[in-house]
Amino acid sequence: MTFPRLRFAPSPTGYLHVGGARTALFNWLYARKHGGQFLLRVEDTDKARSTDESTRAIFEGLRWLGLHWDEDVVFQAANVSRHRADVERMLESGHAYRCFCSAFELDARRKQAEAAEGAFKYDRRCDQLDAAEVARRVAAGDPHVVRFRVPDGATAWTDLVHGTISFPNKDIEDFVVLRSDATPIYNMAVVSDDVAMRITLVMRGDDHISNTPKQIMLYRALGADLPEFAHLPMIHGADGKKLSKRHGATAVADWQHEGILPQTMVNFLALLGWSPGGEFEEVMSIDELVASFDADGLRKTAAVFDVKKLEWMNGQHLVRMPLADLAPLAGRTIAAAGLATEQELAARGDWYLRLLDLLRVRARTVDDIARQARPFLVQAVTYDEAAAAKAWKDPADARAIVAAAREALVAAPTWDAASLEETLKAVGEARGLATGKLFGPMRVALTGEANSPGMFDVLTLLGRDVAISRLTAAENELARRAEGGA
RNA sequence: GGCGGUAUCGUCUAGGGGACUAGGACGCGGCCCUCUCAAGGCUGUAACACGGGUUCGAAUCCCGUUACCGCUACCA
Repeated sequence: MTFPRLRFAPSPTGYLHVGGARTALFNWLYARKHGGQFLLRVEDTDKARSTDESTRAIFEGLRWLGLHWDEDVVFQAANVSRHRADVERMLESGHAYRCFCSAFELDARRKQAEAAEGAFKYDRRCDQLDAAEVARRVAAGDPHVVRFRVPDGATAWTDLVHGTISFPNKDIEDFVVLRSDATPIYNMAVVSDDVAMRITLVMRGDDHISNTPKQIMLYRALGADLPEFAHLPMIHGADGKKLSKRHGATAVADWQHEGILPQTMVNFLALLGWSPGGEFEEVMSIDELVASFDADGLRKTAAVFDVKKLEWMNGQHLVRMPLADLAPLAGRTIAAAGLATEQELAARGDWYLRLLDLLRVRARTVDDIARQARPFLVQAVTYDEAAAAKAWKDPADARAIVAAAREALVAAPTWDAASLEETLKAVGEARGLATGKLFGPMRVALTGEANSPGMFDVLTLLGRDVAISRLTAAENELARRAEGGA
């Protein structure tokens, strides 16, 4: 039994995109499921577009998702001497030849051919050059590229997601493998590295399907064993187009900053293009994903990234995760919002955990939690005007209600839910008010918001002193409003 | 243009010749619960791209059309 070796091979030209993250995830899941290795290779041969910043962002994104790689990261640019050596071998074995046609003249021929009949394919004229002539021009330092000599026939493979795919070789021109500056072309570098890394399964986006026959020919020319291939569908935006900046947040870091949990991202991405089959529970932990993952469940069709569903799923994970794990996470966001320091929150111990437990059920992101925590952490509340307009429609009336509640609460024997309930029920009955009519004005007085956890939770969370003083403050505010309005 | 890939509710998907009156989830609507908002429970809405075959029978197999995507570079 040999264990599979897979790799994720991003080019460091931007942040880790959700599409790339999904590709990395499937490679990782497959490797974990089958006890194999998941490797990381940075394809940094395009020096003009590659940046260290982007390399770091990719590492960070993968780490955030928990997609840890085995073995050291491979930087493709460090391997160009091997890429060249492989090209040299193909030159010697006759699988490749030198081409002295200039890019400029090729371009002209291509334009001409396209105007006339449509398709242009390199006509192999340099393959006719005799050895002495080639040697002379090489010695003279004539700029040239190296082209692969595409054989006759067809190239086919059994794709893990698409089944058999076959390309007639006649439709593939003698493609360049080494540029005139002696740097390798993408397909050459990929194959050389995948062979060197002993990759057994190449799993990547289906935009690489057309590259695959070329790469297979290269493996054969190099005398290397073929890996298996699996081509994953793309991820699209809501308009059905390939995901891009226009669609808003497309970098995994963007979602991290919006309060999406890494386990949600993994769960959501896993279900974009893969399904365990049959009826199944969609909210899954990473361990459950690893356990049920298999290539049979890979879909062929492009999927649309549905933010609504992502957010719903995050709400699910928020509620299911251990409170102890959520506490530091939410703490960071709360601290970033300037509501309290992480130390202060930690010092509040169980009170803080109880607050989180009450808020997370009505939140979809960690940021929602921080927003809702505000009234419980700041000194004085600010009244949301929309909430006030509704619950304090008649300021004089609202003031009377708040005052009555305050008076009763001041006299409450103990400050616990049961006792508070009894106290407030009496207030309602005395004034002939349903609890809704009573709690509405109180809620705005206590939290400044139209919505909050249940009244008794709010009161006990706030504590007697804060609650009473907020009610008093609201009475003053309402008195002001009653005057101003009258 | 050539070559390749894909096509089930708005979205993610189940299903792979008869069990399909096409199932689940998100979203949206309704009801229940209820002090608000959520969560939860129940429920409604909504799909086999089109046309030909094959077959007793097609969402499922075959062919074509259409649409979308990718490749067709000395980009990756």
